[in-house]
Amino acid sequence: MSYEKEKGLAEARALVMKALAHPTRIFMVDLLTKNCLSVSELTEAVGADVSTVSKHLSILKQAGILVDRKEGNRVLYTLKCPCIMEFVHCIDDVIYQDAEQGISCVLPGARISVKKG
Amino acid sequence: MSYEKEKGLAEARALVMKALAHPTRIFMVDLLTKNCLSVSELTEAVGADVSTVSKHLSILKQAGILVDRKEGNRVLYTLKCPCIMEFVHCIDDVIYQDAEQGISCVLPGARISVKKG
DNA sequence: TGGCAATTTGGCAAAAATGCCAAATAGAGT
DNA sequence: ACTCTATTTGGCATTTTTGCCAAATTGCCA
Repeated sequence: MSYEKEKGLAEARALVMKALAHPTRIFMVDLLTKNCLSVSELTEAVGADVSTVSKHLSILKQAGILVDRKEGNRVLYTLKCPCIMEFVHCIDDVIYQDAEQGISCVLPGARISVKKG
Repeated sequence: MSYEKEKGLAEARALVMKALAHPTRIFMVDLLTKNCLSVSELTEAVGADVSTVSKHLSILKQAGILVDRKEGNRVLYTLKCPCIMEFVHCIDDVIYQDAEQGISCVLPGARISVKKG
């Protein structure tokens, strides 16, 4: 399997990863798992400039992670694929396995399993 | 839930995401799902400078995604948590849902399910 | 010890990401 | 039309990332 052949897929994956590879953006995605929020609500939660938050949201939207809809004056953002946080939790495994060795792919709240076929 | 309080977790998550947020690094992680490979084998597969590949590997190792062991002259890299690719496949959902609407969290080869408790 | 292959590290220039301010745009209500 | 609020966009300085070369390191084997 050559990199040339798989480069397109790798780049597409990296685009989504990059979108999540920022503390503020991860945090916002986490918030949006529970609620549908407007730009100003997210801005207040994050504590950065509105324009900064808006640009973060635009990155997440372009990566296909979020969708937005207008509601009067405001723009509400939602997760496009709610499963995104389950996959963030899989990242948590990587974090926790450093703290406690021997544990892999298991979290207190949720157990991830994969069925083939 | 304030950002101040959750910032640490968000940063830890972003660190792991960042490590995966590069086409070459994602590709190498993918390769390492199937085989345990040395730096030169990975270098040949990727087609970049050895020093570049070595630095990529070091980033993945520091993020807790890979582990390395010496075997004679060479250094072999392995996935620390094999489940990492399942999580990459969840990323694929985000990619594919753009192409074909309505499909979420399901891939041809593997279905991700989450059990609470 | 010397030579050779594999890997890592230092350094640096080019490219990309970040975050603020200021300005532009969009919508609701007067 | 005017104002006010919400959001996005342009611009720009600062920081981070990237990837190559050259040099240092490590381990094998003669």
